[in-house]
Formats: sequence, C-alpha cells, structure tokens
Amino acid sequence: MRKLPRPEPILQVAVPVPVRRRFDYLPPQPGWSPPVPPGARVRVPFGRTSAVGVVVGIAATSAVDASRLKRVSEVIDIEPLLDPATLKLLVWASGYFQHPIGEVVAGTLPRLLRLGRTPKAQRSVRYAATVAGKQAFAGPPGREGAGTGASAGAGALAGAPVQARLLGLMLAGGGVSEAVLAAEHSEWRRPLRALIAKGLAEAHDEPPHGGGDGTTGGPAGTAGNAGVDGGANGMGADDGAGGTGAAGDSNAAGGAGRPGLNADQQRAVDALRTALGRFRPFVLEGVTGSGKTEVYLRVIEQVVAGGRQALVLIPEIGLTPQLLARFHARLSCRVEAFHSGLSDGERLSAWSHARNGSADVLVGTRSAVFVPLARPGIFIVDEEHDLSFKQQDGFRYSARDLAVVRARDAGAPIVLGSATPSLEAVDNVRRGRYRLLTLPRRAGGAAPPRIDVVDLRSRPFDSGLSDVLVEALEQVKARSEQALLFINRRGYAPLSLCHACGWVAQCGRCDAHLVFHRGDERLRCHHCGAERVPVTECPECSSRDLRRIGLGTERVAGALESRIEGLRVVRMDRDATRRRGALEAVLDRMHAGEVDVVVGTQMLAKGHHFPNVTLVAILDADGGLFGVDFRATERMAQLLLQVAGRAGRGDRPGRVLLQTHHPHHPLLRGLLLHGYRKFCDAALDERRRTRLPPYASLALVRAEALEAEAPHAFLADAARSADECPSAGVSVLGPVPSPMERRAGRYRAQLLVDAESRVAMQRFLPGWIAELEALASARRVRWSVDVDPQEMA
DNA sequence: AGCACGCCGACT
DNA sequence: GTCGGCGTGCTC
Repeated sequence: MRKLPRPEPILQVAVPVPVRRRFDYLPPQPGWSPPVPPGARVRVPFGRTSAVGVVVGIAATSAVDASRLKRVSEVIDIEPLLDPATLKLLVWASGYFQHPIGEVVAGTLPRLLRLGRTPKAQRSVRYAATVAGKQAFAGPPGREGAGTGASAGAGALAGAPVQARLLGLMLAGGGVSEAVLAAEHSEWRRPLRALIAKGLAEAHDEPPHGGGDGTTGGPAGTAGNAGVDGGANGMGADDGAGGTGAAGDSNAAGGAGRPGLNADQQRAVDALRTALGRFRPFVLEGVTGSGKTEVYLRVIEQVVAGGRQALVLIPEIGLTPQLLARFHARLSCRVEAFHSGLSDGERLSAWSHARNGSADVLVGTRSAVFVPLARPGIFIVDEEHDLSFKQQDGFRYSARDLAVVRARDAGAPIVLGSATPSLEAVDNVRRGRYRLLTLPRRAGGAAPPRIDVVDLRSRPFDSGLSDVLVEALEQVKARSEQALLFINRRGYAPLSLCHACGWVAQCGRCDAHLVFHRGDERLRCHHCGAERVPVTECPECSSRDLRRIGLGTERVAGALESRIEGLRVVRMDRDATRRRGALEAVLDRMHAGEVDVVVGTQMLAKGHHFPNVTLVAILDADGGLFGVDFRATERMAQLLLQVAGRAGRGDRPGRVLLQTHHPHHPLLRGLLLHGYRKFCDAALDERRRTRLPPYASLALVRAEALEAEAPHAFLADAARSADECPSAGVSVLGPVPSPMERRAGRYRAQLLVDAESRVAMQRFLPGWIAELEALASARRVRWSVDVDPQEMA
C-alpha cells in the first residue's frame, strides 16, 4: 500500500461570537493524530485575539480559501467534552431558534469549561491507612467489607465507630476516594480529619484522571466511574463541601416513608414503566395535590435501578429546595441540582457528574436541558405550562420543547407534567402524538375547592376588598386557618394622578407610569428600575391634590390590617423577598401559623405547600381577561387553577373567590362551569379559527434603538426583503411599535412572521435572517429573533 | 462580542 | 499640530 498525502480535515468550530456561522480551522499540525473529535474544545486564533471554541463538525472541504485557513493553536480535549447527542441538540437548537452556534455552545457550558479549564486536570485525593492505622484497626485486613466489625478495635478508635468504619475502608490497597467515604457515611469529613490528626490515615495526591472523582462531597450512591473521565471540579469549594445545596444526605433515608399509590397514580406509573427504553411522550395531567411528584419518584426509582439517569426540569430556583429535599429523602441514589444559584465550582461539579454518570438524577431549571447525560433513561418537565421554560432574552430557547427533542434522540420517554397543561400539550394529546395520563383525584381524598365569582359591579368595594371577601377572611381568622390573596402588581399604587389637571407621574425613559412604593416613599418604574422621590405638588398646575390610584400588594396588605382587627398580614412579592432568606422566612412563619393572610403576586402561585390555607382570592381577574396577548386568557385560566390548588389541601375544604367586573365573560364562565378540558377545547377551536399557535408557527423580530426611527426603518427593510423572495405559507406582518414603544430610553418595534407550520417557518428563516444581517439599517439597531415567542410584548 | 481602521472636533 | 469620537467592517 502506498501512502497518499491525505487532505487535512477541516474543523468546523463554534467560536463564542454573535455571528451565525461556524469558523473553519485546520488541525494544529499537518498529519495531526489522533484526529480531533467533534465535541472537543480547541483554542483558536481569532482575529487579533484567541478564543476557546468547540468543534461541532468535521468536513473534507471548506468554502473559505485554503490560504485563509488558520490552524487550531491547542486541542484542549482529547476525548470529546460534548458527546454526539449533546452536540446534535446544540446544533439543532441553534438552527431552530436562529441563534449563533458559538453563543449557544458557550452559553450552555459551565463557565470554568468555557474558560478552558479541563475537568480531568483536577486534583484527586485518595485516603489510605498508615502503618499505625492498620495496627490500630487490628481487624480483618485488606477488604472493604462492611467494616462494622471493627468498632471493638484498639484504644485509638474506642468510642469512634464512624472513624473505625472509615479506617476499615482505607485499608484497601491504594486507599479510597472521597466518594467512597461519602457513600459509607455522609458526615465523613470530621472523622476523617480526626483520623489524620491521630496519624492513623493520610491523604495521597493521585495523578489526574485516575477514575476517582474528587468532588465537593455529597453522597455517592454509585461510587463507580462509568463515564469517560472521572474528574470534576473542586475549585475552592472543597471546604464548604456538604454545606452546599446539592449535598443532602440521601442514603440514610432511602426507602423510608414511601406513601402508597392510589389507582390513578399506579396506572400512570405502570404506563411510564412499560414505556422505558424508547421514545414516548406523555402528558401527566394532575390537579394540584394529586401526587405527580410521587409518580415521578416511582418511575425514577425504576430508571435508576436499571442503571439509567433521569433529568428533571422544574420552573424556578424558588422551588428547588423543597423539591430537591423530597428527592433526596426518597431516593437512595445520587441526586444533584443544577440551577443559576450554584457557584461556578458547584455548577461544573454537577455538570461533570451528570456527564460521567456518577449522578443518577439531575434536577434543574431550564439550562439543565443542555447538560450531557452518560445514560439518559427518562426526561421529566414539571409544571410544563410554566413560562420560565422559555428563555426571554439572548438565546431564546424553549427548554420544554428541547427536552422533547432530546428524549426522541435518546430513545427515552418524556413526561410533561402539569395541573394545567399548555394548549400545545393538549393539542398534541388530541392529535394522538402524546399520551395522556391523568390524576383526577387529590391524594388523601381532599375535596376540590369551591370557586365563587364575586361580581364587583355596584358592590361595596374598598382597596380591592369586597364585602364578600372581608367576611370570608373574618371567618378564616376565627377558625385559625389561613388565606392567600393575589394581586398581580407590587408596590402601593400604580398611578399617581393630579386630581386638578390630570397629570400622571411617568417614567422619563419608558412609556409607563411610575408606581408608588410606600415602604421607602419612592416612585419606581417597574420596567427600567428608575426611581425618584414623589412630588408633593403637581408639576403642571401646582395643585397639591395628588391621588394614588389603583392597587398594589402594599396597599392591599395595609387595607387588610386596618379593616380586620388583629389580622396578621404578610406580603410576598419581589420587593418583600428580595433579601436573601426573606422568602424562606415568610414560608416558615406561614407554616408556623404566625400569619393569617399572605398578599402576593404570581410568585405565590408556584409550588408552595400550605396545608392550613382554606381561602384563596384573586383580587382582580379583569386584567387577565383582557390582556393584549392572545395567550392572556390561557394564562388567566392556568393561574386561576394553580391558585385554586393552593386551597384546602389538608382535611378542610377550600374556597376560591374570584373578583371581577365581568362575571359573564364567556371564557371565565366556560372554565368554571365545564372545567379546564373544555376550556382548552374552546380555546383551541378559537386558535384554529384565528390561525394562531399551535395551528401556526410564529416568530417575532424585535428591534430597539435610542433613535426613534431606526427600529422601524430596519424592520421595514426586513419586511421588504421578505416580500421580495416570498416563501410558501409564510407572511410577514408589520412593522408595528412594541406595546410599550419606549423602554429604558430605547424605542422599540417588532415584526411578526406568521407561517402555516413549523416546517414552513424553518424553511424560511435561515435565508431571511442571513439577509437581515447584511442590511445596513441593521447596524443602527439592536435586534433579535424570537422563534415561538411566548410573550408578544 | 472584540478589535482595528478611518475620517472629523477641542485640547496638551 | 495630536487625542479621540464611534460608524463600518471583519474575524476561518
């Protein structure tokens, strides 16, 4: 055989710049070996600087002239950092959501990896018994057996059974990793220190990559190292280990307190279990309190027992501690958290453990959908309808939809759980694409709450409190129960008005009114954060008759306190819970019964369990019924039912009061008379008639600039460009000013792309976006594309 | 995003 | 006479 000079492979690199393109490079040297694998990070010369990118593809040729191709300066990973499935997901997401691949890849990597840190280069420590330690142990040598028999050992270990057990493990040749010690006993650091202090044990630094995983503590159910490389993190978090959020202890509690399943739960669990091992999407529709989490836990147990991993996506960090605690308490495997509250080190640690398989369950917020999994077995999206699964800036992906794509690719089932499934999910069930599992009963047989509409028209009504509501609250107080009141505005009053001339306090940088906050006597803009001291006389007519109009949480809370003698009221909104620990404090006081009523915004609707709550009120449903967004009524219905789910969870029946000036609004009537299913049917019929999602595919191009005309000019060019090369089934509407045209000093406009299907949309977007990038007017604005927008503002 | 190149105003 | 404003263009 004669050796032909092989053409060099072209490495297609995702470089972290906002450019919708890959950049082609050559390997570091001619004849470079082993080949650079897709998914490996590389350091590349880029312009006049250098960057860390990820190889997302290998090609035989490049469209770029060979003379202009540069060589990669360093191959950071010999083994790919991103496995093919993860890489495929990222590339797909970049194309579908029309976001630059470099930003997609960089944005989903833990920061330490983005900077070029390699998880393998971590120090990994092993602990071994010293000669003195072996003598002191004086037990059966060399085996890592249960070790308990050693507690009778020599004097140095008398009365220290944990130390004895740990020392027993360390007799193994070569010592053991932290993970093994952690698996033996969750509180292992202190006894280990004691052993070292007594000279019975010592630490050895082991050369990198040796299979151990020197992590920040936390239990290790499976101490094995099934993954590609063992290493993980450390990064100064070492000492605080165990104190971090992810490090609960699960082993001790494993299997304890396992509640029985009712027939519906059992049916759901059975259906999911038989689906393991192949792609199958499910919608788990379960009213609040019906035990969805228990269903998840049972299925996860089976998945983990089968040697596979579970990815659980949840809406927000606020919910993480509770849910995570429950997972830790119930599962005797390794559960890790992944959310924005983690430090860089913790983030890398959780990411690495998921990737190398040493974590069995990853519970995280939307960004967790991109974390590689060594052995994916099931995907779960809890509260699937929740908006926070859609990222609202930058890379505007939908974690829920990507989870479905990922499950399909992995050949694993996916569960979309909610008490109020999104219309998209309901539609997929109607078409037979998703299978519906329902939990119609509340666990423990609690009765569903009664929903009463309070017709506010010509009824005594003060500070948002109708006489009906006040009466109900008095009863709640008399019975030592609790109530939740919802109002979707924080602050005291959303409008400051001059009664003499009609002047209204406005934000100088936004088309918005300033909201009066009584706590610190400030006027505040909720859109740009600007604040100022309230005026005492009208700047237009000098009148001193200035009025605070409308309701916020502060005003309602104050009114309640003065209206009902001795009522203990607490607020729960962004202002009241901004301080670290403040939210937890409110929840604790609530559970301790130190509070009668919580007045809060939407954040109150999410996931908190208040067993003593028997009354829930929505103070103003009208805002939700007449929103500008076509999804406003869907949101209202979901909020109403989510909120209703907060009432009467214990043995007491709950009651919901819905205050409105439009008690006969058709959607409201339909929802209350016929339930959520029928509401969805009606809403979907309307969507079909009006050709809106899920019966059409939308994308929104937003533009903003300091100069008033620039956004419109750019979008008009964009619309023209679309008209000049029409695409089947696609039309462009606009440009129109954004609902709030000026915000934070910038003028904003938008252009809506309406396609008959996702396929039509995907056919159209890439070419068109490329044209937009080339427009001269594009350089005078900041613009972005939002595929499948959830909010049209 | 960086970073440089490139032409037009008020300062050592 | 220079320092520097940010418009324009490019990065394999």
